[in-house]
Amino acid sequence: MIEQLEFSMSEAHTPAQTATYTYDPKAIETQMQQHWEQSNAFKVVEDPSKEKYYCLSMFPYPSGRLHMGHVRNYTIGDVISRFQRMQGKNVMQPMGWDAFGLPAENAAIANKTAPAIWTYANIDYMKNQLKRLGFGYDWDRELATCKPEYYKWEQWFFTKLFEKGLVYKKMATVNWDPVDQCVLANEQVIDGRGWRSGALVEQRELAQWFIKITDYAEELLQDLDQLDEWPEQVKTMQRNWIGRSEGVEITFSLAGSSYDFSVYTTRPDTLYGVTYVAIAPQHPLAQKAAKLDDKLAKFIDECKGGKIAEADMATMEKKGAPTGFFAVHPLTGEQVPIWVANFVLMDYGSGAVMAVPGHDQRDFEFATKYGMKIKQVIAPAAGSTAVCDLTTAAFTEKGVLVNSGDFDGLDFAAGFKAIADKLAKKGIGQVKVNYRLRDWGVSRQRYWGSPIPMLTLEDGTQVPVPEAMLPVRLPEDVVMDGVTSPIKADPNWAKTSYMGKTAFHETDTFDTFMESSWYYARYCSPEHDTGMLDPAKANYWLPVDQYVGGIEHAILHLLYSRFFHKLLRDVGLVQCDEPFKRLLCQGMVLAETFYRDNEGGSKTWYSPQDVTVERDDKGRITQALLKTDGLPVVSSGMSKMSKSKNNGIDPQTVIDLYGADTVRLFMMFTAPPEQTLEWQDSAVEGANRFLRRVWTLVNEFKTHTNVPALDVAALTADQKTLRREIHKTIAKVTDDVGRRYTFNTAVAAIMELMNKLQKAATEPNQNLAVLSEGIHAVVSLLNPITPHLSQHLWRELGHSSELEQTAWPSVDQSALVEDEKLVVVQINGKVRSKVTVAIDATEEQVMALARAEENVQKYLEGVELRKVIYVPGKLLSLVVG
RNA sequence: GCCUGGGUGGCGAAAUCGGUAGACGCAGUGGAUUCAAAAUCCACCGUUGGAAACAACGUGUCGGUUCGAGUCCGACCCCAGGCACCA
Repeated sequence: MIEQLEFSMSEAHTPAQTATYTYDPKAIETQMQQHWEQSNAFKVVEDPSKEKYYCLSMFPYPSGRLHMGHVRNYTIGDVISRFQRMQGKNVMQPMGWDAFGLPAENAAIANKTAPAIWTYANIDYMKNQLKRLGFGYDWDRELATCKPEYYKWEQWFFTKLFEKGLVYKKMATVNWDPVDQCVLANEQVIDGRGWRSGALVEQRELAQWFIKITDYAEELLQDLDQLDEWPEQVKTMQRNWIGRSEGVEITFSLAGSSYDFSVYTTRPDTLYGVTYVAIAPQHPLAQKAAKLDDKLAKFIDECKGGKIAEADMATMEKKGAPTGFFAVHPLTGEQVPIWVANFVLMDYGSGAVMAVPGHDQRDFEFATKYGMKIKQVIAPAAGSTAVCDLTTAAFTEKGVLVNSGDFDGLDFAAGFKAIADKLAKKGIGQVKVNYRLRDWGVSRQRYWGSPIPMLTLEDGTQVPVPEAMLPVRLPEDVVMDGVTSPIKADPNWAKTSYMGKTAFHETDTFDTFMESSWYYARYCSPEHDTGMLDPAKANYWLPVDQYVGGIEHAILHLLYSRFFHKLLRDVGLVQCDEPFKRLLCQGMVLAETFYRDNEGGSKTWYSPQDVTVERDDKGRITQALLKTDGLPVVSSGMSKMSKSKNNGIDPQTVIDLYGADTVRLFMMFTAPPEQTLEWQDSAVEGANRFLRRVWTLVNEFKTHTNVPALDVAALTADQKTLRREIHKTIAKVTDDVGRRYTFNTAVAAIMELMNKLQKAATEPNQNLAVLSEGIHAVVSLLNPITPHLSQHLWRELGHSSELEQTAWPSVDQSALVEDEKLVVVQINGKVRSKVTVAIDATEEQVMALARAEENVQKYLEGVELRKVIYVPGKLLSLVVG
């Protein structure tokens, strides 16, 4: 099945040809792509006899055309897949479409068409682009999330979650455009105004469906520890996002009433420092107070302006207003004022916080601004160098309790426990684990998404749509004439019946993160029409061995997917605990930006492809000129490729010019995958130049008809050296591509080997045998990255086999053996000489060789040798003085 | 504002576990080839001094640990990603 790679070249060469024709990527690539398509090269089925490997790249949103970010993402995934295939594994690499979403609605409105038509046309176009890049996908597994066959199962799953009590409805805040009368996404709010209407955005409360992700908060946190092949960075972000804390929930009562409310604090040790309580504008107490106080009502009204995003909340000016109510301190009985504050969120915790201005910086600033009392209850611990000066800032470190009644002198841990115990004994407080993570709101007031499968009966009861009535289909033949969802605009769409009675469908649709949270599992059995997944197939392929996608998904998408996977497990559809075994987050693709200032302060951005750059004799940019008029434009550095800066480079143009292999090689060579990648035309030319050199070397080699079998025993020293380079390169590329994912250094190593092979002697006999081994290695090692060229050259070298199914070259350990090493000699930490020593040289021998060096003697003269550090075969460090 | 990363020649980068900073490539300079050009090939290519040998300096800034720091520790500056309705 797997052909062993024969370096001895016993197979006959094709007849010698003169290399008069040139590297023609288009011809080679078209031929190879047809060959793969006709031979179903990438179709896979479950095969228990083989080790499986599931390699997944994040599926694209079908926005119209591929952009460079896609090309980069999918090249990485394809390189890994092809490498694993050459390791003999049963590799599944699927592709599909994240087809629901906001841009389709916008495009539909702009082009007076239906979102479905626009989406399907984009899918067609982008699928051809993916094929043109030579990605080895099993297209039989293709799926689009906007198809009822897909979202039916998502709807079904939601009803199961409802039955399990994991779904509930509650009021939640949205951005409301009062002119267009619609809900806006955060990105549709620009400087506090609706992007289309320009109206000032308001906050509005709507009843929405939530899934209880907080029930799984602890498991989502704990299981991060299992993910030892995830970037530490992503795990840290998720841990912080989940934000587990241990604190105390304390009940405060309203002075002069029986009403009480709770606050949560992680610093119960500072309880004696509470000088006021802050509540959210939506808090029932605030609402009550507003009825008695017009000024407060006005303030609460003002808080309803602006965007709901946390970033805006955190950066806005902190403001507050007194309610006129007082709370009773649970231990001292003292009365403290209750204020409404715009930074306290109703959606977090209980919507109320106890304020300790002495020991919390935000409370300190608020208290200073509004002239409230600041009380010290914590002093720096004994031996601490920290200073507590409450005239300038809060003292936020943990220390020793003071001014705290019976609790004076206790440290943080003891104070926490003693105060929590006391509150518990009084029945007004309990230790509680809290999470920053909030339940997942899945309702969207948009059209282009999966309808939420819930029914409202005439008596107001809400029930899930019965399985027999699924899917709840979204009509595709609609006209988008404005901002209202067609299924909300059509009074008949929602009407249905349930157990013989009138019922109404929910007209909200799901958050599109719902679809992307389980597509990885659906790929295992995309045609399965009697259930969400075929467990046998899902359990063969899952978990995904390698997931590749953008770092921008580090929290939301990856957390929701992990959550969904646990839900799938708990209904018995899959067995493992986590969906993605190994994760690679690639960086963005940037390009240069150029602009000219317009009158009125706006800028016109020019595509880098329309600009000529002039450089000085050091290569620094001196001037940038627009090609069309020859006049200067301003160069403003590298930015993420985007429409707004007009600096997107269309992959299609570059593929047409240089071929897919060149683009793939450029993507892999220019930067390591996690880093941002800067687009440079000249570097693309460099990648193409390298492939031409490979092409030429193979074609020149083919003119030799008398290549003998390799005879390791007969090699000269030079031949041995070259052969060592070949095997060192195989070892390095295998490690770089298979383990480290530093594709850029793998390519650099192949380039170094190429430089040596091009200079290698070609007189007959063993020179040619070694060269043959090197050329075979280069062609094989390049295959994951440039599969078209590699497979073509493989055939040119006389092989009829599929390179893709040929074993990856293996390292001959005996070829790596060296008999000499270069040892660096340092004196007081500075390199003063280098000596070549025998591989088994002792420290004494190395020392003797070092002492013989003139430059070493110079530095040892007249000083005392204090210390010698020898790192065998590497470094000799002498300390003198 | 909060969380997470990053900052190394003219440029993209390399240095995998604290051990030669700048591999590989791009750009540039000089040369070969050519009627000429393109393509290709050869040489040079961190800064300063020096004919060279070599020396000093050099990995965002400042400070520390170490025989030795791009790498570890502390403080700061700048850039990027995310912040729950963009995907």
